[in-house]
Amino acid sequence: MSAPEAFYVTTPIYYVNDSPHIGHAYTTLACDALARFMRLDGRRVRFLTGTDEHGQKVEKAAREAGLDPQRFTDQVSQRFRELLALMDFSADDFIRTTEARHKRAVQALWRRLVERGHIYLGKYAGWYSVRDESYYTESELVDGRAPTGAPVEWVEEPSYFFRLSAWQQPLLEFYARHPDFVLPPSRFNEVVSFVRGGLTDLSVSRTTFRWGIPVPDDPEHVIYVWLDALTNYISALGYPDTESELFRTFWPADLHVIGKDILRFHAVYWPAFLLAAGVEPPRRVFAHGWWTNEGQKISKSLGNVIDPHALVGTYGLDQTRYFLLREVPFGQDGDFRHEAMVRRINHDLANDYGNLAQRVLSMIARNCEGRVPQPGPLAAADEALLARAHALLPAVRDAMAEQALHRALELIWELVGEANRYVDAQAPWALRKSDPGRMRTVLWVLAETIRHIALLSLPFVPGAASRLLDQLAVAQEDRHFAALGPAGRPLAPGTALPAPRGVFPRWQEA
RNA sequence: GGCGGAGUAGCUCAGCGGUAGAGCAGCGGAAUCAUAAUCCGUAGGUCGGGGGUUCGAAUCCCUCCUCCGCUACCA
Repeated sequence: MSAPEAFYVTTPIYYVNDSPHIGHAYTTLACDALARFMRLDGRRVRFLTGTDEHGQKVEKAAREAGLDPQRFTDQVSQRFRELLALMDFSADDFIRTTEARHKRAVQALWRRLVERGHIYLGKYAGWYSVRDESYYTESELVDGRAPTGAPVEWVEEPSYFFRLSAWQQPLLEFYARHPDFVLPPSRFNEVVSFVRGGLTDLSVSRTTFRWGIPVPDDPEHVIYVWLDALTNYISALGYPDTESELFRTFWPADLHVIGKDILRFHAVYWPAFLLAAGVEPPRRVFAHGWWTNEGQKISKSLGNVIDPHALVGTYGLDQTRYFLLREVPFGQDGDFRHEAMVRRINHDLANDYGNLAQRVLSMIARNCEGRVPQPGPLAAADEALLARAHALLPAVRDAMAEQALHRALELIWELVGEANRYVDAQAPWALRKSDPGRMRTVLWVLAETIRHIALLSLPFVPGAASRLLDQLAVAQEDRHFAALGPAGRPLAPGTALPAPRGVFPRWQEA
């Protein structure tokens, strides 16, 4: 028996100077659905998320809160942990950049880059904004302020630089060898064209604040944001111990899921750091889009930030998960609209999926003594529906392999539609008197189809799908994809079933 | 300014050389097992404008317009 194929998926680490919002929830949700899918598909999965806790803004916010930075980050990091419970995220590890394991990894990576001659000491000068934690060039300023409107001051400081300029060609060659390194393809084009335009060396240390990881052998400097933050993906695997079982199993990462705003750091800087350190770059970076709220850009000043707690509280967890993953092709921007949410809840979930299960399970409860019916010989229509059900896993697997989460759901719902059409065509309620044997066959075929739908929807709507599997009396140990298909674990006739209960209630406008 | 993407039915989009498609909305009908859910039928849109290639273009080429992303630059 061969070892299960590994799958390592990560969210970005979230900056603690912000409360969890729909963007964080969305990124983590996508990773969660992928991680759940891969686990059910028999792969050995590691799903990492965490928090980014260093930097001047955090230092300042802590001071304002009257706390030392560590206490402060302990508190705010907790809010991101709570998001995991709120949305039933199945992360295997949660990393914080203030942890010892991370500091050790970052300093080791730094030393390695120094040893290999990729880091040198220089001087950094420019217009600096504390608020943005960013330097601007003279030409970027607008009326003496940052493009963001933040005040700036002229700052000169000694700084260590990473020789990014030396990595233009190696990166371009790397991209050429890995045309799927960045998805969606349009983002890949942006990255390649950015690198083609030339790269300048990257400032990787600061002396203007203390809250960070000290530069080894030069404690006046603190390691600057990206070299610190990006390293989390390997520090969580125990870097620099690259010979450990953990590291060897899961690195290189299969997938970094990110928002499109941090694409450059993940698709240019990160592989450059790793190539320079002699570590293999990740296999893929997927940049997803942004949500607007009822057509409006989301911002704190507009006061239209979407709180995940509110979403889950209002619409329900499975409903929220389904909407976010189904409404918008993964990778594109999307618009969050109450009306659209209600349509998805009532049509896709309640009417199509929930009602399919309910009508079938009710008929079984009433006409088959509440037990999985015994099928007779299968007719062509039965074989056709079952064939569709059996073909679903490979199709969904292909969609998931390219992070087409919306497409995966679409495929599942195509089977839901087939099953509803089959119910109408076979009209088991009419067979009840005319041909009870045939009715039992039809209901068994439907129950078996619903089992496939429930198992395959488990990564997306885990709560409802589990409840549906309960109603089909599917044992816990049979809740994985190897149980699908004719060679899997079809429903055994005679198995007693619990009383059916709706899994997706309709939305009632208050 | 450069690079890339997009402009197709009311809305969201697929199609990417061979007589215009899906979902949603709308309209008409059937059914009644079910969460008043389901199923069937119904889309007459110059495929952004113009020009070209081709037996034939939404689909290739040129050009113009509009929108979006990335990037650069300017006194």
